[in-house]
Amino acid sequence: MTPLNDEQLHQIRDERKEQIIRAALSVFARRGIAGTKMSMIAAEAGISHGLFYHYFKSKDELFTTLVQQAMTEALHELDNIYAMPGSPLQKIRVLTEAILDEGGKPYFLLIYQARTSDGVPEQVKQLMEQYSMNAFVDRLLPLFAEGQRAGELAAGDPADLIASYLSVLSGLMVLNAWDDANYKIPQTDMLLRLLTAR
Amino acid sequence: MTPLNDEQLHQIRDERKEQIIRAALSVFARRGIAGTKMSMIAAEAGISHGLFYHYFKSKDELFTTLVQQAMTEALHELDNIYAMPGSPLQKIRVLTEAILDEGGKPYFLLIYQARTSDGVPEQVKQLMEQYSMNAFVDRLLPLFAEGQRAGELAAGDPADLIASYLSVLSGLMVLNAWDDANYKIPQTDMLLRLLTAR
Amino acid sequence: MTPLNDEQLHQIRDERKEQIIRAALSVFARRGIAGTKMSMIAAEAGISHGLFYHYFKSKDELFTTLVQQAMTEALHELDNIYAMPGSPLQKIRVLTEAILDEGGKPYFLLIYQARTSDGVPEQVKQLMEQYSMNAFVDRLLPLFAEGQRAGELAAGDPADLIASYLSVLSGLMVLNAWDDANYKIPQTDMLLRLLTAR
Amino acid sequence: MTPLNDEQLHQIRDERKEQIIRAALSVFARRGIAGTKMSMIAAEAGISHGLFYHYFKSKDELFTTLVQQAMTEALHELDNIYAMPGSPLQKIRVLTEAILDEGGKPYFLLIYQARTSDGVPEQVKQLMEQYSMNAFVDRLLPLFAEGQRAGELAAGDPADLIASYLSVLSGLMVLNAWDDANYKIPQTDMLLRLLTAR
DNA sequence: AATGAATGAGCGTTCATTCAT
DNA sequence: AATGAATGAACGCTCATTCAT
Repeated sequence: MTPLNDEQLHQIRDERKEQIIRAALSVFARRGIAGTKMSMIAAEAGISHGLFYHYFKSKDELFTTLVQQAMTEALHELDNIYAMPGSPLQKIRVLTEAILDEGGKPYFLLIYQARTSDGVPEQVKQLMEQYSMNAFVDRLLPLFAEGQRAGELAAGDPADLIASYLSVLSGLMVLNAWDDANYKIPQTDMLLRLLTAR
Repeated sequence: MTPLNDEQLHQIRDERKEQIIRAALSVFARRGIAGTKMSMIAAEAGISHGLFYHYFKSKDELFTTLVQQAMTEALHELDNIYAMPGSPLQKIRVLTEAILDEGGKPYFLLIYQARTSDGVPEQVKQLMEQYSMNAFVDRLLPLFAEGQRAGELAAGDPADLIASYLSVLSGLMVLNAWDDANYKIPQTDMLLRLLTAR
Repeated sequence: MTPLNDEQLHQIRDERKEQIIRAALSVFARRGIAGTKMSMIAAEAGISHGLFYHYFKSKDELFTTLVQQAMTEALHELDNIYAMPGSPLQKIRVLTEAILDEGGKPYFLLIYQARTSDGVPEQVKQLMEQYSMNAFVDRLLPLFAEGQRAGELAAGDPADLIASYLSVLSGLMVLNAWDDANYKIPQTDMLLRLLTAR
Repeated sequence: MTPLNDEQLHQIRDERKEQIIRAALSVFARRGIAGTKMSMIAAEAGISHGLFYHYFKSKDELFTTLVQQAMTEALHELDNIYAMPGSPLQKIRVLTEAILDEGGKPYFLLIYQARTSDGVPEQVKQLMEQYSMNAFVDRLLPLFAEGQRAGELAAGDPADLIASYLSVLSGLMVLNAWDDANYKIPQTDMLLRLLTAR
């Protein structure tokens, strides 16, 4: 009866969905929700705009879903840092590179968009209030505290140190999103100087 | 019913124009050209949206004008730094604070918007190609070179150092535009560590 | 894997067609052509929306076909009344009940939709001009005239009487289509009072 | 300062609003909310579709507003009947004519649309549950009871009598909305026979 | 025959811009 | 100069229809 069997259909659906998600993520991350037109997502995914709506209910719904995913992913990313080998400073180096890595993770960018864009869905606003930057800072507190005890990191309130560092990385990430030759992402060594005392 | 004389009329025109420019600058800087609605500019300037068109041909034209002004202003700002008293590092500190200063200078922000926003007028695109970041770097080269000679700044290609530093500042500026409690602008002392050798 | 012979195939086709027609008729009758989505017909018929187009060229074409059928059926229905036993009034009672009977004949409803809906195909519009209400009135003229002669029906122009009565029935049918508790279909006895003189 | 004074502006606004309301009412009443396209309202009101949104927030909002008004108006209309001179039957005659009167009151029609259309806003659905047909029946109960006592009206449950009569009128009204020559609204005398005993 | 993925015309709504006053 | 009424291009989304399998 069924001309394409269930498995094939499922596969097509999953691929398309993944394809659209990738496209949307990359566009949303760079341009925010208001700056992203459905035609951009459709073009990036190589589909007609109509097809989008076979897979997702609306632009807002997809954006919300992606932000939720991004939140989880980003926090996981932070947690994972503890499993890495090396000293606290070495771990921070890895984290730094992960965040700034070109194609790396648009998740952090999407979170920036969710925090600052106009016209974000109500649900996203709530999510952003729920998961303030503190959630991120808290995850890194043990690592930075350890680094301070080891004398690898500058002294002072570790929460401030983390928040400042993450802000610098976020800012660079935002610029980096446009891979505009006008902006130069500093070398990791240079960035780590922000954290290390004289 | 004394009609206003030409001079008075001129003055009114100029004041209104200035008023609109200030309003538009502050909105454009934060939201980019696509994210800015004419109603926002009108509201911020305290005029009707219709009146806007007595003073400017279009949103695009005003944006273009503002970007041109911003380019000039920003470059002047850099030049002015040389007139300040103090060591190179002290001058850089002043510059840093000027750029990050809250209400300070939306010019730098506007340039960021001009570089990255959607829907920027063609003329602005050309302007951005013409005045690449190099224009900024070049202005600061003597200052940084002097700082390096004085041993105040880290060694290495000064152009890279400048570009990296400006990028960090730009990134922070962008975050700062939203005065979101989630982002913390680092203390100037901390930022200067980026530039100073161990 | 015995292939089905031609006759079996034909039978399947005919059954499917009938199934779709029944589904479409019930939905079109209630919602009109514009208010009916292809997905409704497909769901009601228990088929995929794609299959519909193996049997009919378009929604418009099916609607047109159905209206044509409905015209014929409805007129036959009126003719059949003559074969019923009983006095003219008794025959009219039967007709009344047939028209208002819940699941009874959506044909009359479909004709209402064809007369009043938006977006009816051109061909249907022509059909409606061709078969005006007069066609219906004419069929009933002998019956009503007989009823008047028998003193069962009120005096006056029988054509007017018929047109009025059919209009009342049509109106009730339209309300009835929504089986909304808010509307109450009068008892047949009550309706017949419309036709009987004091 | 103001080129058109407040009064003039107010007048223009009020006229336009009234003009749009009239247009929308007439279209909504005939075609329901889903069958009404914004272009129809705009065309009927003789304005551009864009202008509509200077006066009303959305199609749904206007529909809802109109239904609310219609509810109030319709119930008032029923109440007013008591102030009329004459016997109960004479009052019912007036009411009948008011409801069926051609350009008369599209309010009753709009209520029909609100009850039966697809895609009515949630608020309207609630309104319709709140004000069931009973609200209408209740208003007429004293009148009909009096008519029965006076022997002018047929015996039986007066609530049923009213509901049936209103349903007949509603049905006719719906047909009448299309002023299609195919449907003939019966004379009031004829309709009143529904209510009068032999 | 049958499915559902895919397309694109069209609708509701927003917003930059024009124009009568 | 100043206002806000008015217009229409463009966007998000729905749905009839087509097509690969």
